[in-house]
Amino acid sequence: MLLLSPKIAIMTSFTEENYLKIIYKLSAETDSEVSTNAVAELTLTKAASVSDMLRKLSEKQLVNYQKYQGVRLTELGEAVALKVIRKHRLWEVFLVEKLGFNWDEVHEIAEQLEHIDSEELVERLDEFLGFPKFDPHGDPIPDTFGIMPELRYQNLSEITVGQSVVMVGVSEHSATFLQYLAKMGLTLGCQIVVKELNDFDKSLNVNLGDLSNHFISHEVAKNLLVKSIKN
Amino acid sequence: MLLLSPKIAIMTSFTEENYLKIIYKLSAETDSEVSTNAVAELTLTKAASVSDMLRKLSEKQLVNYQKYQGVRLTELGEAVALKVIRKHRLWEVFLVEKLGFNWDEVHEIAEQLEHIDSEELVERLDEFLGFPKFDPHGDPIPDTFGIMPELRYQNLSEITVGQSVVMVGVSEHSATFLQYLAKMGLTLGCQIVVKELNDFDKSLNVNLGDLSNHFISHEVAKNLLVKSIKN
DNA sequence: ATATTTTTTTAGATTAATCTAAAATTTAAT
DNA sequence: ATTAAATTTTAGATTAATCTAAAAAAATAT
Repeated sequence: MLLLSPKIAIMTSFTEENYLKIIYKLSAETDSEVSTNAVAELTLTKAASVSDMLRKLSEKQLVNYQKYQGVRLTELGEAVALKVIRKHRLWEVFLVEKLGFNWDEVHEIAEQLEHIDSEELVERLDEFLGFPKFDPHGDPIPDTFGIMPELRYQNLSEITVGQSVVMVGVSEHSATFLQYLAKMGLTLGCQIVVKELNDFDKSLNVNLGDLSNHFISHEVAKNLLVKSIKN
Repeated sequence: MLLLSPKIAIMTSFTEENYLKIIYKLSAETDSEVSTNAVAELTLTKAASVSDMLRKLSEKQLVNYQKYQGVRLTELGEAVALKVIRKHRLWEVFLVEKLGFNWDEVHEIAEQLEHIDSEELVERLDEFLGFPKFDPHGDPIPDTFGIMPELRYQNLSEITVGQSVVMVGVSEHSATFLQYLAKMGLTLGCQIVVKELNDFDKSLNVNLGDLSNHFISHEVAKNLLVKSIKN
């Protein structure tokens, strides 16, 4: 990984930064070239616009891009993406910890704040927040050099029957999903015991800390980040 | 004055907001129509660009503008400008009070943060900061409704010989100026006694709190905001 | 192996914000 | 009251980011 010193400044527009962030996320999921259409879907633009932008990002050495062959971040592009992600997650911590927002209310605001351009600000904010390692959704916060803290969680869908876990985050951040969780009583830090796995659809029956019983679909379980605890 | 409820949302771009803010400041100084050239100077653009933008702002009911006759904010435009100024000054308080920046380092960052769009964020930030009435430069912070707290200061240039004052702010925010003040020992809260007024150039001889004697030009005195104190 | 479908790219337009150069208007000066 | 100077506006171009429609390439299906 490229260790991008705080001093190096690559001028990137708001828009370019969003493309880099999205390419980063898609790459992390698939660990291979990212398709034009996949990027178009997340940037809420058309494939034609994405093609244009990829050519431009490629000229700026931020991505490796061969026509029709998909795109990958260069080390430089990844460093920029990680800086944006670092800012996004630090600001989310600020909004929740200091301003008292709920974790399902902060995404949109952080989408704006992540583009504020000041290395000094980011470092001071990090210190002010006590150098947090994870954001309010349980996502790891890269350090100044872009290094992610060790992941400490699994998906609930990977947990075997009988195990006890604590919920530490989610990997889907839509307000609908977060509100659904809230309604179910699934909050950060809540204890979950997997009671039953239904083979045909991989849905789960679980007990929460309060011993209430719940049904959780595989789709939901895949998006719940949990940490094992000793019984 | 128009009391713009927090609910009303007029979509304004980053650029439009900067124009409105600058027109507001120029109007406050001269209390009459603002000229195209004056706006061009502060926006760092050309007069031709300003003409275009004024026509556009006029269509959006944000300014009253007659060709060749200068521009004035409408009540709506003023409300928007005040919201931007409110955000700018609140963020400056945050940067200085919470993150430990010096007051001469925060302007550029606040220029970015002032455009973050979330009423909820502004109100929570205000509360988090303890509802400050003045920013670190001594400038008043408008409340949610755009109402400015009572001004409590004069310019040092208006102070008569013999009076004692405390420095509460500056009206010029360039780093050069602020660093010049720092070098002179002129900091927020420092006591100033006007000892002598030189008639021909209106320069002042003053004593600071530590009894050191200083020469202050009229130009500098005009930009120092002070509050009278009883001797 | 060819044809069909899907994906991606190119070509040409559009919008916001800017510019330069030229024209129009206002202000100032004789 | 003219003329000269300064200011402001218009006209026409440019750049970044987007779009639609058409063309090109790749993937899939017969």
